[in-house]
Amino acid sequence: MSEQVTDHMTGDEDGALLPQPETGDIRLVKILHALGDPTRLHLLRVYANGEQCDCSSERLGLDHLHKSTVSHHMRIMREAGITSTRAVGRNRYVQLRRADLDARFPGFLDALLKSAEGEEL
Amino acid sequence: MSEQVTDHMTGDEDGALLPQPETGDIRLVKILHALGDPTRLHLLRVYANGEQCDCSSERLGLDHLHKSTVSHHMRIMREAGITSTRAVGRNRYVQLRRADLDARFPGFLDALLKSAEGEEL
DNA sequence: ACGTAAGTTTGACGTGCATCAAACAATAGA
DNA sequence: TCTATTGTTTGATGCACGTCAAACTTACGT
Repeated sequence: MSEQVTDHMTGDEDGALLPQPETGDIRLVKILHALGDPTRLHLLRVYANGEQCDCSSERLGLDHLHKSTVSHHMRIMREAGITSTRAVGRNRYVQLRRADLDARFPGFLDALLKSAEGEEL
Repeated sequence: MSEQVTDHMTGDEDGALLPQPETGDIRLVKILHALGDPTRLHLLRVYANGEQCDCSSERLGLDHLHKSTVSHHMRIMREAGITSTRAVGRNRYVQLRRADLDARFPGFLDALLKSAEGEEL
């Protein structure tokens, strides 16, 4: 059988990968700088629970922020090497770069997430 | 024999402790913000190798910075809860708050220092 | 007591950042 | 094709930050 185009978005078909640093080019100080902001530390915890579509502010618990501001934070996290974003249609599928971060800084992400668990925004 | 006052500084007599947050009040986002700067991430590694007297720029590998700038970075790290500073005479004895940080965020400091090992400033 | 040395504090300056608003691009749906 | 939706980009604004310079504080040494 040949490939058949599906009607509905499954969320796992490939989409254009937005620009992000190579694993080897991820710099620790840039990660720390990116996460040294309450909003982005919050986003880290959101994406730690799995891939997320829907960048809308309400869904991310950021209803007090303008959508352009959210987009700005997304870009900083992506350019720091923390998240990876696939553009599929009008949606963005964002996920943590767990494997890459573990390869570059073993144990760091786990320790960080565990430390962030009990913290309020 | 009664106590005898020593002529030379031994480095371990008590001095006034500069203001710092309680262990329970240390906030992760503040730590990340403090270390999201090349100079302060460098200082973290310096103090990870043991207590340091002499805040002079040359001794800390910061000869390109003014002494007031170094003092500024010291204060930020101290107020973030990363370092502890005892004032003895004209000197400042700075050390990492290892025990406090481990108690507040178990495993975080170790993972961080290990990640910072291979990084150039 | 006087001068020197170590750090801190304050003020100033330029830059970067978080935020919003508006314009823009691209896609889905009718 | 037209319209609505999703997200990005650009411009503007106010604030925080890194840096230096100068003044100030405190303590050592003679």
